[in-house]
Amino acid sequence: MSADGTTGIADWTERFKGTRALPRAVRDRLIRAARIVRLEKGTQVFGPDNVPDRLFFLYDGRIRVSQTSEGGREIVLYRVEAGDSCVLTTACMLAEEAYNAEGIAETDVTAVVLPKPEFDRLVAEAEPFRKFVFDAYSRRLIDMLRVVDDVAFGRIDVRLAERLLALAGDMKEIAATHQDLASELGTAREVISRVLADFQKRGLVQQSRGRIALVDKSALRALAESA
Amino acid sequence: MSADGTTGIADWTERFKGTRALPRAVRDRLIRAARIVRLEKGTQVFGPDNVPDRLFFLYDGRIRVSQTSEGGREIVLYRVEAGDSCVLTTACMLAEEAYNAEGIAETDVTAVVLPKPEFDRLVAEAEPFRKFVFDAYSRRLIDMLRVVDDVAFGRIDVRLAERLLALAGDMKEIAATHQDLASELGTAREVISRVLADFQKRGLVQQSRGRIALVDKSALRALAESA
DNA sequence: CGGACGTCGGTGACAAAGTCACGCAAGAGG
DNA sequence: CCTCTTGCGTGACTTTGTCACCGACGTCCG
Repeated sequence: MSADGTTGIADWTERFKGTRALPRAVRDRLIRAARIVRLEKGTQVFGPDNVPDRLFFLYDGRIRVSQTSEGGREIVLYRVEAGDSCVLTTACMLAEEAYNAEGIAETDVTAVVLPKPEFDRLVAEAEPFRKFVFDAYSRRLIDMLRVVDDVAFGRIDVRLAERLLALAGDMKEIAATHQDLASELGTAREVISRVLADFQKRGLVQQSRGRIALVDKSALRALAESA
Repeated sequence: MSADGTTGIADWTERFKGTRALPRAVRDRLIRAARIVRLEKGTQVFGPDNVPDRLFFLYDGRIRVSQTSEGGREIVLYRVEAGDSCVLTTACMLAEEAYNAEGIAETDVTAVVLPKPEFDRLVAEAEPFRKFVFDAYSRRLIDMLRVVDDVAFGRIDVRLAERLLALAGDMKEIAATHQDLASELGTAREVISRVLADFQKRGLVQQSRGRIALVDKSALRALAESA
């Protein structure tokens, strides 16, 4: 990690499936063309106000993409993990018809920013990169299908159990308010409160202010899979 | 219209924004590489069972893309209109992780089928075609955002009013059962029945078996826009 | 003509989810 | 300690979805 923020990363092209496979010459060109940016946790990466004209490869960190209704309710559409794929998807696509979707850095984030002409050139020249980009789109589209399915046909207790497990990962506790969880699932705070109260009564979780301990993960998993 | 089904259409490359702008030589190559297929109304264009390995340009007709839940409930995700864009989006993307989405020909359909290698070559070579493809993706993604927004935050009476107007177009009557409409919106038949009964009581529509007359379109529009 | 059957729509009772209007309690910062 | 913000609990009500059932209409066919 050097200090200057433009060439701070040894060779970021190593990080992405789509660039790893490229010839050395192309990779060097990319490294010259790209800039590295760092964003603090909580920063809006893109949104209705803030429409990016550049491409955005997530080198490190995590970005949450969510949508907000007129009524102020929010729902999380998907998350982008580092190396996993790029954010261009929602970012640039929606440039034109800026919808009410936004991307928020959930952690401190390091990203590679590529000017659009360079991106175009790359898509044209490099088959592996093209595949990478299409895969990214594909993944997003599938995520969205999943959201539609859940919201249209799923029960909230099941969805909440799923999400609690996902957010916890290996941890046994989550730091999130009821409102946070409501925003995850696109529902109301009161609904979450009630379901969590029920979970607690059933011994699945243990609540305290702003945090939820997953007491019986396997029972939660059973519930989550009773889809 | 000639008879042989392989060269039946004078010059389909004229039909799409993404191919119209290509050099004559490339267009001729495409015409040689592609096949023309016709599908009857009601045919499944793609689906969990029927995963296409080729690209699909909608020359004429309309395709409805919908998703079905385990419980058998269905929701329409979007429609693809002729010339407007290609269907590859959902079709090929989901090839890998065949989800429970399917495309149905809503009318008789004429399509241009392009082998994937030819498609790849085209994306690589031709900037206008690339833009065409990305625009198509973009459109789909925006459609999906809209669906999520509606389902998560919208009221069904409003959504139904919208959909009735959309389905009617210039017509003043729609041929659709309550179940059809329920599948459009991803809800249950009974719900549609109740809302329509209410609409009728308010003089907005007039029902008969399998058809709905939009009596007061402007009132419906008002309701639809009260989002 | 008159069943027989399949599709369509209506209904009531209930369950699940979302809305509204509160009020209380746990921290944070003086 | 007091105050203020933020998080949470609750009850009453509306909207939406589910279940079970029935009748009305149309069509096919004996």
